[in-house]
Amino acid sequence: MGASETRQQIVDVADRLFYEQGFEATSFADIAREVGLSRGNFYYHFKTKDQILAAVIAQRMANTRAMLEAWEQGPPVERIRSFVHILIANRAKIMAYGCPVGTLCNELAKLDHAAKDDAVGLFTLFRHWLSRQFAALGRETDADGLALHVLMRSQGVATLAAAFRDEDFIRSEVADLEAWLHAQRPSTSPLASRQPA
Amino acid sequence: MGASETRQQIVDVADRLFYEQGFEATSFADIAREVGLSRGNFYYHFKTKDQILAAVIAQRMANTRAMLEAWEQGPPVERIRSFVHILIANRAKIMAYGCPVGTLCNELAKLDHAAKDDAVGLFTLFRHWLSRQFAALGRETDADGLALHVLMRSQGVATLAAAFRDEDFIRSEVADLEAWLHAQRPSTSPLASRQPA
DNA sequence: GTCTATACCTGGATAGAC
DNA sequence: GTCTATCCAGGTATAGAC
Repeated sequence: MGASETRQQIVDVADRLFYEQGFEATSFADIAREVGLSRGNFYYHFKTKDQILAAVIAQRMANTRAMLEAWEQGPPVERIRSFVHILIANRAKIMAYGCPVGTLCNELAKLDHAAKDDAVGLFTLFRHWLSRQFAALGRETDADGLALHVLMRSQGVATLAAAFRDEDFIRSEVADLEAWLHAQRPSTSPLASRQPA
Repeated sequence: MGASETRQQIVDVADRLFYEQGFEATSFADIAREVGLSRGNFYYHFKTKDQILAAVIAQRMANTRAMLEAWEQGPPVERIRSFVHILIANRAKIMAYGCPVGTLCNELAKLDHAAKDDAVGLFTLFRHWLSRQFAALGRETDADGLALHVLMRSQGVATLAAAFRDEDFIRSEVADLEAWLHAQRPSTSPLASRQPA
């Protein structure tokens, strides 16, 4: 197998294990075992664990960008609905491990890890994309606040869904968020207008 | 110094460090250093790290119960407002380390730790308390769903506030949540009715 | 590019002197 | 109740043979 394929396999396995077990709790041995590599060979591809983390975050950024781009069709409300429905599409993993972005940011913040701001970049990607959709909806003045509001709710749902392992709760809150979304129209502003970050 | 005082000191320091650094990232040496104990002596008080975690969770449960009890005055809306305002009162720590309950549950879930359900018990405490307040408000039929909704929002706000280190965001969302709260009156039900856990 | 072997460190946990 | 000394497992990282 070529080096680039092995590297890709390492990143894919690390991505999954960092999500399921956390970054710190995942050892080189864990990743090497699942990829089928010796621990020694591992270092041919990545010199440090932080390099793997950087590669994982970069891959998530690229995948997220591609996903958001693929949603760029239909009316803005439908695009935002696509985002909200991640909660239902990924409910099994969310109930087991929470949100991949939120939990990673939490962990890296506590570790005071150098890459913590890079992880927040994943949130920023969603934030700006949602903001653009709300602007397209005619809510230019408070688009960023509305974007943060949707992001906030998705984070809260993911955290509680994981704690209580409650699928009905996810569906109930997604329905409530959709109702809120459809009530959003230009000229009514439930949130104070905010500047984008 | 007596053994019980030393033990109490250990639990207090562990409580703080588990919050600030995470459970796994906090070592015996970290706790011992801050308390001013040798590592060996440490084991006189706690045999395993899991015992310390259990003591920390038990203390948080007791403190939370006491706090919720102290709020049992004034009209129900004011009681719920007390809960929401934790976000503002603790904003500095929340922006640095997130919510103590949510981040602990996240970490223990990923570690598949034996105490993960005990940590969720902290959420359950808030959930039932909030549920009782909504019932007192006259919303018996959907009290639990409303309680989860408030809990969900507080979690989402804590996660995003930590990621973006944004105090204005906290204030904005707290104001929005208060507006939502004051709009809650019997006989209008924005969320489907749910059974308590 | 892949392997084995190994150095080095940290962290959890124990034994036993004082 | 407190200490020092120590053990052991596991994790990161390196060297070097193939």
